[in-house]
Amino acid sequence: MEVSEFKNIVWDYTRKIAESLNCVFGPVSEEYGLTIMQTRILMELYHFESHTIGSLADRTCIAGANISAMCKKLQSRGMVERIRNREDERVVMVALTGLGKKTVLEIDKMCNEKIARHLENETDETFEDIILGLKKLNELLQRINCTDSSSTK
Amino acid sequence: MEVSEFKNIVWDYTRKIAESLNCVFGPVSEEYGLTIMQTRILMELYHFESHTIGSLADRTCIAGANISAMCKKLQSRGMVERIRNREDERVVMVALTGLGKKTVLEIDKMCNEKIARHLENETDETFEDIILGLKKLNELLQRINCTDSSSTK
DNA sequence: ATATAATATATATAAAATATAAATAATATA
DNA sequence: TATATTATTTATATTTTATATATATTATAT
Repeated sequence: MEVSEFKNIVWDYTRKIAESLNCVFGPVSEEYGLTIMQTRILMELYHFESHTIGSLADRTCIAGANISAMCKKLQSRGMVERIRNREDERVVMVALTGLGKKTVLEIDKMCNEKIARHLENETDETFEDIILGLKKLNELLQRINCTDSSSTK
Repeated sequence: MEVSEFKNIVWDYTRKIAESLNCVFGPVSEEYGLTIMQTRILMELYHFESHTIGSLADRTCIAGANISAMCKKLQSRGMVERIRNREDERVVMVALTGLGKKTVLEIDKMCNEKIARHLENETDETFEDIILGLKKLNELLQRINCTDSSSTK
């Protein structure tokens, strides 16, 4: 297969998939007055329990400056707590509040329900194929981007 | 496999992949003073020869209002022509200029070169697995989002 | 111990992307 | 003709993203 063709197919599918996922998560987030990015941060916090501004930035591939601003906004809405680490006071720990956790769970539940009925008739093979493809593509791209020097982080 | 787990894996991989692709296309676009979105529109125009504002909006999943503004900007940079259709004067046709076409080809070439060396050692099986996975995921998500308005477009 | 460097976050600003409402003009339909 | 629909444009607001700079803290070197 030719490089150009492969690249274009991958780019095209990835855009469509990302767009579709936004169509799943977007409306649900909106019901709780959250943007997709805000929901993404909340979900990240839910999965990994504790995060710093820096580790959130790494995980989400968003600049720390922007994570900082988003977390302040989420704090003002009572979704997260920001606690400065006592051992290293440069570090700010971010964690979900009760409201934040409740909200994440509700959003997650709604999204799952939205998806679930469409997955009922799918075989395990489909899921495996999808995840294998994504995994391989991700590995490939990591290799492409990591090898040519660390540019942005 | 559980719905929630599948959803989270897919969302996570898709974000990483989209981010990686931006790291491939972004810097190259930047060298030509273009944003990723602008490059995306130019590439779309290259592949499909002729487009209207509306058809570009459909293809790229960007609101027509925004496509309109982006095309005006691309026009001001001499990358595209905007020609109002004589048969239906509500419609604006958008097409690449010579400069636009030249730019697309150069960007595409640079991206291919950037990628090519990393694909040399990959087997055809890898490409097939990746494309199959993306294809299946896209079909799944289309079904979820298009809901039951299969009769309408 | 003091100066310097590195780290983590915060603040401010600007550009780009995105969403939406309303306006305009052309066309289609009743 | 009157009305509705369609395609685009304009205007506006918000969010995301990328900067550059500032500040405080910690680590390192002399």
